[in-house]
Amino acid sequence: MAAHAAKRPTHDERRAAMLEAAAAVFFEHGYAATSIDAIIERIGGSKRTIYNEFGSKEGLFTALVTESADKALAALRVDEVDQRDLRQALLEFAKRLMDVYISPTLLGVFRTIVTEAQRFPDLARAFYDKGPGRAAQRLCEVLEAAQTRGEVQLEDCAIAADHFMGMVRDNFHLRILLGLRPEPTPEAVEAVVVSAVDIFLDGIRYRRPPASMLDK
Amino acid sequence: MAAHAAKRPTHDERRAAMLEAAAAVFFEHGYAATSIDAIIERIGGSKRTIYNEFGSKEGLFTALVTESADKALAALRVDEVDQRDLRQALLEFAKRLMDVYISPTLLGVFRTIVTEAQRFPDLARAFYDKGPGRAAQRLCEVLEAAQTRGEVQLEDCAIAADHFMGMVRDNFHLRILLGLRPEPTPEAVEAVVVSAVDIFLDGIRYRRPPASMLDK
DNA sequence: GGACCGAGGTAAGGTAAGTTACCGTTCCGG
DNA sequence: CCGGAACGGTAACTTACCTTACCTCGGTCC
Repeated sequence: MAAHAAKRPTHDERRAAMLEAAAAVFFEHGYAATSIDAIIERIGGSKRTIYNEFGSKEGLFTALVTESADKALAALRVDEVDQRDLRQALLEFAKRLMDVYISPTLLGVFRTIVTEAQRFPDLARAFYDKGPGRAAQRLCEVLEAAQTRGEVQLEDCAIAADHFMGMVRDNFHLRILLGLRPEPTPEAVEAVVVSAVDIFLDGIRYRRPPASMLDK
Repeated sequence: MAAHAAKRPTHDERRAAMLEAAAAVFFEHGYAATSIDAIIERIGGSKRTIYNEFGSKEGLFTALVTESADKALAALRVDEVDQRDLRQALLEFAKRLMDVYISPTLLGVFRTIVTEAQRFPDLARAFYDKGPGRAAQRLCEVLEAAQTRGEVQLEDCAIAADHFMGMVRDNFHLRILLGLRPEPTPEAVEAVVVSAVDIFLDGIRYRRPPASMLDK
């Protein structure tokens, strides 16, 4: 069996397996309540392997969060949104945002980061900058472009972008985060997204045909 | 009561001190990373006191979260919002919502509950029902009333209420939650609230003035 | 005034978990 | 074919911590 590719898993495979197992346990129980043993139980082998690769529990955790966040947030790259139709752009944007937010991976990252933001402030900062922060910034640019085209009127694009992201996230996301809602169907997600975009664009106030408007 | 004013703290005082110290530690480090010793260090005395009062670490934690949430969420009772002016009602509603969301107590409760929702599902459910859930329901009624008065047009009041709450919460709340923003000034909070209400009512789409009167 | 009683403090039991010392095994270069 | 270096498994070390047995002390009631 000294043959070449018997079944000795390569280094990267082993590392990926470790991270996968770590994700399952860290993201379910949180940092402090997770033991290295619990991770090892899932992939077999020895703690030595983990310590050789990541150095410590903290090292494993930071590597896990960093890589998971990067992977989950990659879908938020919205550099190529179609700028011509603002509503379509917002729908597309909101859809991606929602898909990312409710993905199990990002829910796990989110849950742990919220709690461990004090212990790992760098992780929290990196997560925000690469995720919600970057998305809000990009959305802000989209809104400003629409503003110069005269399609929208708003005072502060950054605040508006934050509002839009919050509206998409919603209590909907909160319920999922708290485990109070089993699994959102794509239809439910779609409904929330459409509704959010429409309210963001036109508001809820009733307007009769252009005869009068209330104050402001 | 013989030695009335000695300095033997009464039972309730002792209990309150325990909960206060528990809040400081639990809400900063999370459930698993908090030790009973760390709580005792803050108030002196012995662990025996805590175990006599709360029975276990879990008992202390559930009591803490329940009472903290009840206290912090009391401000969300919006039974007496002024229904006559929808914009004023929404502003008032959003202001209270924001004040509660950014209060240190609720931030602590929120942080821990998000992580421990799996371990203490009852706490998560109770927190949502008494807080965001109740608020959304009440807001939904307000919107429906406005709907019957013909002031607004919307398809699903419940979804709209969730949107509004999400828009108020915003990335703003997320930044605070992650410790990325030091302390929001009342002016900043006010600005976010006003902006959210205005967008919720009227949207951001530009509408050419109805030729009659728009200057204000 | 003396005896019961409960609250609170001391300290230890027992377990769980992060980390590492030690050793076998496998693979590569000479 | 052989020496060594790196990888990985066993098991122990050490620490932290929840929980509880035991004891002390102050107060209350007869």
